[in-house]
Amino acid sequence: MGGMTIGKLAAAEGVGVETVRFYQRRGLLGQPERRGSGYREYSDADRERLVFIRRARRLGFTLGEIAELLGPAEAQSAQEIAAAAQAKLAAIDEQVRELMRQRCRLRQLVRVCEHGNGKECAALQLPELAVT
Amino acid sequence: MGGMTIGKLAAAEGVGVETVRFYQRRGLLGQPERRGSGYREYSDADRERLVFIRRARRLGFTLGEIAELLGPAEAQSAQEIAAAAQAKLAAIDEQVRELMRQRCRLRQLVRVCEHGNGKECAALQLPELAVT
DNA sequence: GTTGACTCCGTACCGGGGTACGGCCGGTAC
DNA sequence: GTACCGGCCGTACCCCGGTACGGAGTCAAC
Repeated sequence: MGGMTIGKLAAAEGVGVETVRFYQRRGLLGQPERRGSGYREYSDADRERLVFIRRARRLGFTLGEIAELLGPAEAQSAQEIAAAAQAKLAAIDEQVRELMRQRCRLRQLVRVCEHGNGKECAALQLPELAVT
Repeated sequence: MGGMTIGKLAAAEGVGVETVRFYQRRGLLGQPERRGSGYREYSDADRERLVFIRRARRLGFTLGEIAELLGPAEAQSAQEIAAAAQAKLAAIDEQVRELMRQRCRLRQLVRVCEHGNGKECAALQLPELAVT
């Protein structure tokens, strides 16, 4: 249990060594213990923290948001995490709405291009497509 | 009809002067005429091209894709534009699916955090949430 | 003719999330 | 003892779509 080197930690969580160093620079992972040689030595607590970061990333949180969730006084309460998740949920919904608007305009564009006379499209008119 | 300066063109389409220069560097807008003083002089055709670029951007195309749509031999046919739009549509659908997966996991997280005992969340467990 | 807005150019910077490089040293297996 | 992998460090680079800066020249109004 002397702890693992950066390479073991990175491999264990499926990220690159450089990524771990990067998270450390960003303050997401704290300064680890060091062996006499200067090698980083990671504990299981460090590994848990990395697991949290990766899961939060998959949930769509940015590194900045994750830093807030993690600090300063170690992990926030469940209520705070729930609130952050709610906020993220709202952001995702807005993103989806925007994508649906794009989708709608694209479908119109396809229709115009495919069975129009060809001019509107080729002439770069791309008529100001409404979202319906 | 001598053409407009970069500032007029940019203002007419609601973008910044720097953005027009940037598009030119990227090859999206060709080299414009120049006055004796070196000032760029834009024609209506140039303006149309800028309009196309901005509309395509709003539809979600990247600058690289727009460059392909525009060149090399001026605008592509309506069929080619329709095909590009179809491809973009598919990409958007995939993006939406990914966002819905995130959304689903986030909703689970909120549920766990709000009426769990608080431990799972605060202890950074963020259990491997399934997409349902 | 002077002021103030506009334009020229190259280059650097922003955020987001890493990835890569290069030179040097540590650890280990044979 | 000697390969060779792994780790150390700082720094630079990637994509994307711009945005900003600074010093100089130009244009139009008054």
